[in-house]
Amino acid sequence: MVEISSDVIRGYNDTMILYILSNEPSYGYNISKQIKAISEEKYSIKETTLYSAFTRMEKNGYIESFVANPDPEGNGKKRTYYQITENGKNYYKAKCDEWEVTKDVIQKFIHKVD
Amino acid sequence: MVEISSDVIRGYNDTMILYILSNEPSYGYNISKQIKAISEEKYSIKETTLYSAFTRMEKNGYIESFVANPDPEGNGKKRTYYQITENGKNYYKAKCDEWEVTKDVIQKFIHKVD
DNA sequence: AGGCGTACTACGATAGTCGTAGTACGATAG
DNA sequence: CTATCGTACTACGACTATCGTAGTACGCCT
Repeated sequence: MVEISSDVIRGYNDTMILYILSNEPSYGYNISKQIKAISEEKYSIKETTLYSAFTRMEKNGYIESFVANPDPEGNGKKRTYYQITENGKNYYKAKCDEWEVTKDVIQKFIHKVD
Repeated sequence: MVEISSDVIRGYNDTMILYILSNEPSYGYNISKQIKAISEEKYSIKETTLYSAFTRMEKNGYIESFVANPDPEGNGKKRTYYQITENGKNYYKAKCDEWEVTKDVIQKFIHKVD
């Protein structure tokens, strides 16, 4: 079982979050679980990393937040939801393009052995 | 032309350096030029990043350094050469394995659009 | 003699991640 | 009815890789 170190994924945490928010607005705990699920348990983002990413990305205009109840009747504890902005969508697309290039570059330095 | 941001490559600078040192001992300036060439001009490591990577990796036992003249007759300015250690080779191999996993994980968060 | 390329070193700033800790609400089990 | 577990965060300081800027110094070519 190969562990993924965060220094590697660093630079793509934001992209992962934006990928999830591209489908629908969501909140911290749920995004964290989705990342784990989508990565097939191979990566889990740290809580502090996640929430500080929210702050940063909202400041950069990539996401917007609103506080709401989990269900329309107003039951349950309120959560902070985040949704992607137009800026965020563009940023996400740019990151995807960048990824294709980066992937190929790194690959050239990977030696396939036995 | 997509620019590669260093936060993305971060975590693979060491791997790139070790890849080059797997072939033969080398020194800063040359490694820097090789990285540029191998990446087909798409990535160039900053000098400060490179030299601080040397210090770190030597401390970690991944590389060893020796000072020598560029040619056997003792002409030219002396350079600090680095060579990969056994530890370094193992670390490099582990990084290559990690890469295969990481690549697949990130790929799941990349949406192919128009 | 001057400039370009080579080969570094120094140093402080920045920013993303991490560890640890603590709060607080709601649901469920005993 | 109380304790625990899961949910949903916030605070804060530490760490570290990268970066920007700057400066040194040698050798070679013109």
